[in-house]
Amino acid sequence: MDQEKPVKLSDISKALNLSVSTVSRALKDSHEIGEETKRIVQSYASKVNYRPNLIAQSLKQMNTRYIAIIVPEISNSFFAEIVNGVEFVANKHGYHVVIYQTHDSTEREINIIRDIIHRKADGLLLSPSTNQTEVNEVMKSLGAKLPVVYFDRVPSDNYCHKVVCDNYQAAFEATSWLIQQGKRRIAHMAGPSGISISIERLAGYSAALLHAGISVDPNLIRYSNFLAQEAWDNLRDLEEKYQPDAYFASSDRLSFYCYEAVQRLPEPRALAVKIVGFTNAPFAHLLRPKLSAIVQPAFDMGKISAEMLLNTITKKNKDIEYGFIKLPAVLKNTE
Amino acid sequence: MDQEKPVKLSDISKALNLSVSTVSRALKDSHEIGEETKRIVQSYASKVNYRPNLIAQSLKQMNTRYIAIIVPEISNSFFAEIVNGVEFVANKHGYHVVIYQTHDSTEREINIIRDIIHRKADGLLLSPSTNQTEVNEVMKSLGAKLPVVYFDRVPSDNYCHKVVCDNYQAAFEATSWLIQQGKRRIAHMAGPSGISISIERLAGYSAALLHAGISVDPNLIRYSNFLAQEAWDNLRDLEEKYQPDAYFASSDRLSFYCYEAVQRLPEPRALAVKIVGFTNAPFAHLLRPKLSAIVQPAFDMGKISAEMLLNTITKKNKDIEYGFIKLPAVLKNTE
DNA sequence: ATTATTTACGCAAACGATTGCGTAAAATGG
DNA sequence: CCATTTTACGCAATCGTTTGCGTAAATAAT
Repeated sequence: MDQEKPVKLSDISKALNLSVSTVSRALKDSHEIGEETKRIVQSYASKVNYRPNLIAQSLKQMNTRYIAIIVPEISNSFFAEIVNGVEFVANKHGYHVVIYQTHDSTEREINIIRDIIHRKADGLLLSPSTNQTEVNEVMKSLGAKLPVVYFDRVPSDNYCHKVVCDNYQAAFEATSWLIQQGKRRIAHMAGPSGISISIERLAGYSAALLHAGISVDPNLIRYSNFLAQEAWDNLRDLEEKYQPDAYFASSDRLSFYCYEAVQRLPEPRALAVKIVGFTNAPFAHLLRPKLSAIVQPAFDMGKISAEMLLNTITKKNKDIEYGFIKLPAVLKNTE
Repeated sequence: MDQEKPVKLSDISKALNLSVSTVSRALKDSHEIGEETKRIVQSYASKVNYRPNLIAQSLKQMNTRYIAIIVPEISNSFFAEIVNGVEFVANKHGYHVVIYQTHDSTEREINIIRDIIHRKADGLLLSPSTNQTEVNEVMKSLGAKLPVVYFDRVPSDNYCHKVVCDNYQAAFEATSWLIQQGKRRIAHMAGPSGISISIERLAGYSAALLHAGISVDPNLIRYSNFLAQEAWDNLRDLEEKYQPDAYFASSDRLSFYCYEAVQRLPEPRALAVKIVGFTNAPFAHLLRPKLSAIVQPAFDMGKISAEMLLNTITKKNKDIEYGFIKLPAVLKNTE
């Protein structure tokens, strides 16, 4: 019954005794088609529920009207919110968003990028999991001539589009707040040392300490990837040797690994230690003792990233003006 | 520099003085091409890094080699894990996964389905947000001849592929556990009354009560959608009128809304009331007081759903054998 | 040695749209 | 009333593959 193949231009052209080209132009309201004909074609097309074959369109026009976004993990609320922001503007412009996860694997990331180029996405939103020089090389070697906007983690050079939050400022405020709470030995659980967010957040942390007349103790700074075990090992070592009175965690996942590890400490310490960390998790405020949260404007970051990307996609020929947007984060759960 | 257009079949054919069709067949190792020619073509193709244009391939072959999955919200760990399972097997078979979010809007869902059909995905994984009869109608009216596998929330009829967890059993066990803990007035925070998961979980809850000789009090059963305010209103009403000694929450989000609302109650009650709920959130065990969790095998559900879908995609012509898989959930955080 | 078969390849028509160009008829100008 | 422009449409190539069919040469069968 509903075996009918989707109707195509040639079906309409036959039914109306017109050429395919006339039908095609009539449907896009071309000025070289008579008003009367247009009406007939358009009404017939909508009557038979005509939908252009997007594959054929893509082949002809050499674009796909979809953009890709690569994130480490969609279950991470920060990235999920970014994706939502991206979808919000992309859909408004008739673009699709295809989401990819790297699960923090550089190998996966490269395969995904290759695949995205292969499938001819119109643009790419990328928060590179690997260090930036590598990614740039990869992008080049893959012959990537597709527009890219970096977000969150971004390359250091200025010849690309970037959207970030003000990591320095956020880290400064968070650390200052801990100092105001009377903390002095503040440990910093940092992300991988090579990437932009780690560097900036570390800088903000250090500046806040210095600003308060506290010297920066390298022993209290621990880098780790986003693996639970690594974070736990770091924390145990800190606890054994230095007994910090507060922790500043540099990412969503580190915040939770850190929180979890602290909760496993003996009662008095577990309650005495204060933790502040970057996180967009919507349940963070349910935790007791509190996890103070630096919340990034993820949805807006997504919106802006998508807008930048769509801009460079549409005015592809014009000379490119690289953008660099920095948004403020806010500190919450400070009671 | 890297302005070179991607190489296509005709480039190879010219360079090698062969016809396009020979090149095409040589690359897919056709038996009607001489071994020598194949070697030449294949080595040349890999030398110039030839990649077939997937758009053109799709157009010709009438398939796209990607499948779509529609979920309410990717940040929900349950769905995120399912997506991961789906990706796991899809990628292994060379398929892409495109993720869509409905944000619980029926309108969005319908638009998305329409779009998926429009873009000619090879298959669809769907957990309908609306009640099943509606969705079936929509699928029909959209002329959907694409293979579909339902997961989590599934239609009641047997002429479709379904993957679920054993909701009845899980609800039975969870409720029984609360009873073992000495609870008698167990409220049930149920999802929307029309959908499969709500019905089955309610049934398991009721059966456990009856099995323990406790009568089912309709006043303790509250339906709500997945909105925080609705859940909170329900809980407040329950607290005012019936003061349950435990809550059984029927979904990830309801678990958290319920937990949050209980924590806002005056101290003694907040600590006395026990909560058990469906959730796959990885941080659930961090909460104090505890949130006991019914954890669904989401990753496996995703894997199995994708396998079923890919099966029906590849053996499209054969007579369809509808599958119905039911997996067990486990109860955690019961100390 | 003649016919039948296989092997190895090329031609051209698809897939479903878009678009430059050509051209009758109609409208306008002088 | 003839020349010119405009209007409104059709033809056919194109995007990059795939594939049915045709066919020359090579091989096998009789």
